[in-house]
Amino acid sequence: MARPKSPVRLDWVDPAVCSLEYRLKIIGRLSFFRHLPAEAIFNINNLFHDFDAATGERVYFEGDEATHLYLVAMGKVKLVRNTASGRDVLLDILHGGDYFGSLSIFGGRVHTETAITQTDCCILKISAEDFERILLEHPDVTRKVLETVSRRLEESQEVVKQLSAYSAEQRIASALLRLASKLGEVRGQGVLIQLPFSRQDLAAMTGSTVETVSRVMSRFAEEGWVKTGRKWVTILDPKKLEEII
Amino acid sequence: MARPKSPVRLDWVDPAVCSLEYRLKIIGRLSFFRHLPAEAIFNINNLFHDFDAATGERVYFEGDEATHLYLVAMGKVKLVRNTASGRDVLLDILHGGDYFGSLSIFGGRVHTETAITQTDCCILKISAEDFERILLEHPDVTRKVLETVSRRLEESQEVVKQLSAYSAEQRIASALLRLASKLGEVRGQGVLIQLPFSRQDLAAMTGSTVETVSRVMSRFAEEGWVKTGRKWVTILDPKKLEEII
DNA sequence: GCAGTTAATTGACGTAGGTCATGTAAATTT
DNA sequence: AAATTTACATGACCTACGTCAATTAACTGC
Repeated sequence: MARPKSPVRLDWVDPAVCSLEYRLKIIGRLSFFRHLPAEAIFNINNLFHDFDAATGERVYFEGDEATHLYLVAMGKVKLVRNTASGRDVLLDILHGGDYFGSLSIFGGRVHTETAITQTDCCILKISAEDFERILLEHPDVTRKVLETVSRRLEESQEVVKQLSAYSAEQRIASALLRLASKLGEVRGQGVLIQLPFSRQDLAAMTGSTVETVSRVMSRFAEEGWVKTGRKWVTILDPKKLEEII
Repeated sequence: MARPKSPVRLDWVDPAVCSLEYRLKIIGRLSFFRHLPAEAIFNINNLFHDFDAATGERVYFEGDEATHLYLVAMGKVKLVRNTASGRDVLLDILHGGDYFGSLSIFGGRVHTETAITQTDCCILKISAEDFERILLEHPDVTRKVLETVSRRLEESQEVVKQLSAYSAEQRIASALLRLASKLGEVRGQGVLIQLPFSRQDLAAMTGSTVETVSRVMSRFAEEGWVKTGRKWVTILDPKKLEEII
């Protein structure tokens, strides 16, 4: 069976995008700060530093001291936990506007996951102290952060439930739908997921293996529910995937 | 093999324990409020209502509108997610001083889990509006809540990792250690877990089945690492359990 | 376009752990 | 103390999925 040619067209990451205006836009769109006046956002912006990171770079490692909070300005970042057996677990995939690394600031003192860029990225960072200062100055920001963390807890608990009680097929279908709604792009008849993301990534998200994912995806493709290739998936029939869950 | 007689002695829950002094003590010890002056705690206390719940009662169901935040004053409460297949997933076990039901207040509008009493309980509750008011009045409380939720997220992600990458035996060992450090009582040579909690509960915590848990526990007992009975476990050799993880 | 690399597929096989069924001991009720 | 209920244990299967290995197709750089 001929595999279709890749429809992947990754957005170009130009370092210039981390210009002042772009930064203000990204920061101002963050749910944390959205409600603040332009002036406050301008001041907050000054506390952030930006840097570029090539695909596959690690922003920090599990166990590193948690000194900063990070913000994805452009590109995708994945959060991974390593296991002794070498089998990594993919906890989350983040994109423009998402923050990471903070969890540890609120509580623990070290990062409990490794952050790896999934594409070339432009990332903003702010020191824990500066972020603390923002929280003190703007109590409603704390509240927004709380809402975000709560949502992530909900999501994590949903994953726990799925890992506990669902078959590999169901978990994979569910992960595809989750990714599609979060990071998918509408393309003609379907929704394209082009993070890029491999069978390996999907396996690490669903607690299974490359081979199992591959087999399940082949079945889904045979049924006409998805169309897949190297590091991309298009979901054609989300209803059918929903059904098997 | 003769199973040992139960060493379980559950604390008696007398409705009278929810007296003013006891309530103040519980509320004042909560990490959320610990730092507040006595007067503030007194005022906060007035916003709480208490009620008793017998073993096995459901405080709320998954899907119910989230109108209150709850506080365990006395007893144990478990948080459960139901699955279509009837296989329940145990997310957490709470005891005196823990809160629950709040997650939904900060974000969602419905409870995403069912809360079931594991013993006879005395529970405090506060309406979402009143709790909001406390958060507005005491910004540092929001901060404390954030820390607590962050910690729970960490824990949940750890469970995700374990479900993804560990064997049933490792997950069970890990769950035992977690429970022992959180809810265990030192008894002579070992740490007793007497929530009460059954093989069924342990299976629901570790994404396995009663039979598997039973087999694994038998092995642990054979090795002399634990001593078990009906709804209780004593951990004799935590180091060995740690080792197999 | 061609060569080399890497992702994905597919098959063959093994096994951890689920399912079902039966027995036993502990707790509860009378 | 006897009867009933319920939790736990254990054996006999069976299957979903992991592991290992070989092949194929897509992408990358020249």
